[in-house]
Amino acid sequence: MARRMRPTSGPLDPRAKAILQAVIDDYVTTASPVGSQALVERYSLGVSSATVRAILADLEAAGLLSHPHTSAGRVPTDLGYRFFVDTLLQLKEPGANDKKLIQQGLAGSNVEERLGEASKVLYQLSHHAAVVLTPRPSALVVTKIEFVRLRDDRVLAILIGHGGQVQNKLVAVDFAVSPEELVQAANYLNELLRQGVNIEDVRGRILNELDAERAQYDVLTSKALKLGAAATDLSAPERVLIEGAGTFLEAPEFAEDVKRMRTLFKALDEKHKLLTLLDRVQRGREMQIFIGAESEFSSQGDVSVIATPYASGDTVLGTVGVIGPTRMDYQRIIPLVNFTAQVLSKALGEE
Amino acid sequence: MARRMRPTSGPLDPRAKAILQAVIDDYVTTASPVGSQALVERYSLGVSSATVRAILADLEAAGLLSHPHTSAGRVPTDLGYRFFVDTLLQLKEPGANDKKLIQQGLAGSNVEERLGEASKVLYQLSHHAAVVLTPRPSALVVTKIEFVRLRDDRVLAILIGHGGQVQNKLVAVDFAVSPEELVQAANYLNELLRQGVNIEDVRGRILNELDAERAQYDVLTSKALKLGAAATDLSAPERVLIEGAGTFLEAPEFAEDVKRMRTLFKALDEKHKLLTLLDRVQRGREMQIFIGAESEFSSQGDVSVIATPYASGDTVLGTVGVIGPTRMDYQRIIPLVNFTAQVLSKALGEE
DNA sequence: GTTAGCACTCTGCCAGTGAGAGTGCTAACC
DNA sequence: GGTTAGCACTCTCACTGGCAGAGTGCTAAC
Repeated sequence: MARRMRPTSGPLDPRAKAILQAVIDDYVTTASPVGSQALVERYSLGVSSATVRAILADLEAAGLLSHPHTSAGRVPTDLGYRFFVDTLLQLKEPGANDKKLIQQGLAGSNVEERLGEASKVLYQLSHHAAVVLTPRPSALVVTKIEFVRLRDDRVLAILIGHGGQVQNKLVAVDFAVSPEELVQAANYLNELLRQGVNIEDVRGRILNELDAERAQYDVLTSKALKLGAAATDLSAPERVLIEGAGTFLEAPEFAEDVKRMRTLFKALDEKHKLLTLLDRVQRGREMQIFIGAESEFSSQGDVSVIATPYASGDTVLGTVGVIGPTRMDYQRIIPLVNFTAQVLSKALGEE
Repeated sequence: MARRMRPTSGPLDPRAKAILQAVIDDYVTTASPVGSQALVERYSLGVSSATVRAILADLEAAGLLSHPHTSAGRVPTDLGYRFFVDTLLQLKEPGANDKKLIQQGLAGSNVEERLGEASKVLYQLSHHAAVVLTPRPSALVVTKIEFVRLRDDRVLAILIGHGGQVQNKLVAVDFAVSPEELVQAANYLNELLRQGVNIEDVRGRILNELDAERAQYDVLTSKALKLGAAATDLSAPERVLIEGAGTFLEAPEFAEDVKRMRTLFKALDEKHKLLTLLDRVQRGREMQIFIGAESEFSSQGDVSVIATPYASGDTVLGTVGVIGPTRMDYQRIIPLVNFTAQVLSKALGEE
């Protein structure tokens, strides 16, 4: 019997939008439910609290706000944030200082370092936990293979790829290799991957060659191929770096609820949920924002993830992002993540 | 006027020791102060609670136990744990299953991976946070240098060391290098570090040569030395890997005290305190146990750190350990850390 | 459509209370 | 002389009822 009930998906009039925005603004900073009174006091809305109350009731009916209990103020729902992010968001470009810090922060001298630095700087600037999905080793586009002999039957394989990426692997072989054979094996394999393909494909080719009869007769070729097969057998998965998980303790809604905190940290420690989520972003090839229960990451639906891929040239390597309470300053964090990914991509792409 | 007051440092009679051990055992499992009644019930001490009370009072006078408040049971002090660890400890060897898990867990195919796995397996078996101090890049004992040309003025330097350790660095040079020059430069530099010295020393030699007049006249030598100088200019510091920090939330003494939790996580996120602590262990070249306030890590003195160095052959590379609440099962964790370090060292040393 | 007014509800906080746990002391016991 | 039972004492913790405050939703007037 609501006077002005509107369809859930219907458009919102500008005043309702303004009030939704105000509720979110207020809740993001104060972390406590916001009432009609507080809204008219803090924001010059030009109407009385009773009117605001009516609109709040509408917004609640539309599923954008909710009520912890009868006599509490309103809190945005996941849907409310979603609507906000999709239609009301006014991005705040990172300040010149933040930009400088990001650029300086990513000055590391190799890929691994830079990824670590990206997570660190993102954590420090966002004041939320930062996450980085590292490149999948087996997706490396190999441009060169090197072998270093450690012992008669023990060889260190070094795979070099685009953007200064390097993978190394200890290979135990069941035959003796001389230094000269190693050099020739490397030459032979490098010939095989002239135009640069990823490790998995290289491996495919090598295994093919190995099957071909030719290899049966030529000991040297056989050794080279066996070495190549072992070197490209990278089972190591991509990893997730997490920096600054402790920031969740600064958010009262977590700090006050031990149980919630515990399940969150368990999820962070186990990482695989986060990994599949970030992997999805990587495949999607563009920024994605998961609000609350939208990601299956948190069953409680109280954390949001903002993540975007980074690349070297045209190849997407991984994902960088921020994970924090649903109550998060999206307007500030989104551009921050974006800019970090850009700088990171540039740093990785220019070599 | 205590009947049987003893000097703080004096020896404890066997019964007092047994009771101290019982208090610690009980407190470690229950996390709540333990009273005289509970002791006689749970441990067959053969005396009444009144006698136990008298002994508890003695132990408290000696500084080994303390009293949260008048009507609470006893809790071990840092000194109490210390005494326990130093004189009462009966190490419990890891079970066959745990040993197997550690050995299987460290099967990674390069150094980085193995360190990550070491922290993971230690976290999973100890149910506390695991820490690993990675090798300091600049301490790497280089056995070989390789260069890969990425662009005219951009070179990827790869430094290979003992135990399959690899460092790579992107080098921007202010002169053009041809592929042939790169090969020659690598040969020249590899000649320079024949018998294997660490990066810092290599760098010293290179800079020396660069000063010598010879380099002034020979362009090739000069380029090689400049490349070498740039490649060995590793400013990257050792890092600390932390796995399973969320386990602190399982300990009631932390979960119930948000403030304590917060300062702990802040310290873990910042890492440098932990880094200096672990570095100290590395220099000490043997296992060290820091109980509560003994480490400057936690100002509250509520966490303990058990850490031990790992090595490749004779060279200590870093540290591996566990960090958890002071109330920790030392008898089980100490051998676990030890065994992990042993397996890790073996894995890193055998190549 | 907007607003003032009002009854209603729910939380958070406070003080008070009683049960329970554990101590330390004393006096009796072996 | 060490050991023990008994007891008074202290402190915490959980529970209670009451009260102030915040915020809502409804209604009637503007």
